[in-house]
Amino acid sequence: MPRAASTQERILIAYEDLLLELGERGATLEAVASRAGVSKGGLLYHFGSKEALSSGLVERLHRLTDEDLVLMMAAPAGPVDYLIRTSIDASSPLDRALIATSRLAQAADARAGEALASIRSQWLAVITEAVGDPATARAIVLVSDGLYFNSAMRGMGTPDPADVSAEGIDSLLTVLDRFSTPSVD
Amino acid sequence: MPRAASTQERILIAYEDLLLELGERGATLEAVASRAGVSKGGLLYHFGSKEALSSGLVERLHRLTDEDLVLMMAAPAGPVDYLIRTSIDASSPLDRALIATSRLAQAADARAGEALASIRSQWLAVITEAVGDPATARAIVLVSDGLYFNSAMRGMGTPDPADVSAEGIDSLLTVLDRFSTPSVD
DNA sequence: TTCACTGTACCGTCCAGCCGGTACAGTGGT
DNA sequence: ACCACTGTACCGGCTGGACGGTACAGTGAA
Repeated sequence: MPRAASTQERILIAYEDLLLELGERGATLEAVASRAGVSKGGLLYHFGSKEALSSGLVERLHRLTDEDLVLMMAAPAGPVDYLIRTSIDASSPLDRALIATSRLAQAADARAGEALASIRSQWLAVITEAVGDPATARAIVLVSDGLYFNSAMRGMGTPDPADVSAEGIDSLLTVLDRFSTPSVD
Repeated sequence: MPRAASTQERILIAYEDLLLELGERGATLEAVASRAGVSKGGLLYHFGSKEALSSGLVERLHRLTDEDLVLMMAAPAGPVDYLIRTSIDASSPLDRALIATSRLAQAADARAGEALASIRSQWLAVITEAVGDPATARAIVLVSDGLYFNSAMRGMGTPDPADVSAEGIDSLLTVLDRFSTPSVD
């Protein structure tokens, strides 16, 4: 049973760090342990194998997603605004866990891929309810996917692909508003 | 040994196959050589190192992209329709090379990341010219990114995340058409 | 024979997982 | 108070295997 923020938490955050910075290949047990300030033996005491470590990350992602869904459904500016803005951020614990898990999914980790698919379908359900039209909702979630994809690229050896400045977000939300309100023809 | 395609081509295609199926980790020199029907020594004769192999993939991607941009700008239904439809396909040589390269980018390969960013900016330029409004163009390219992201997930240990059936594409294009092409007949 | 190319044996490195050990905070019997 | 014992947390060296890369001995065609 995971208690409050402790060694387990530090290890998982270190794992995320290395997945984001170096990819799945660079997130070795020794590197994760070193980043978390423990020895490899200490890491393996808490997570008995690398698979257990990735399972821990996926569980953490599910937990953070459940918390986030509550916030999203209660967002003052609506779920669409909330989803798009948090898709751009990429610095919150959820976003970090999400991108880290997508790295695992790219490395053929079935559990990670299923987790991402599950989260995506939960988002799609909320957005569909918010905007009414399923096709529009899918387009919005696809934009969110695209933003995450670009966030995942940034911070590696890549010049930032999409302009996501403050006014960029607003203009994007304006466009999406046109998506969901077909009053203009 | 039949010589239908050149050995280099066969090796690059085998490399793509393994990147798509197993991720960067699974695309070892021996596995690529075996899939291409040559020995490891044979592979290293053509590509002197693993870095040379990934460089070859990136060059192939640039070549396929240049060819595709010509088709996209000359597409009868317009660049937006062409981009979205080809983003869903994921079975053309370009799409395969694109997703394979994104796997390398996830593994902190700087060259791969730069290539993807470059391709994205080329697409953005064409779409911007086609629809006029930069913000709208960015939203469309983000949808394309999202579709590629979902294509990249499919075919691994993942239930397909986005419904991309034939009528799904049409309804998505209808949503995008709501503002992107003011003069439709 | 030469050349373009193939196949295999091998080397150094890196990594996941294992294992024996350390430190220390209880705890319970005497 | 003392000691024997237990469970938790953590350490670091080791090993077996896989991988990238090298060396070299073929082989078939021109």
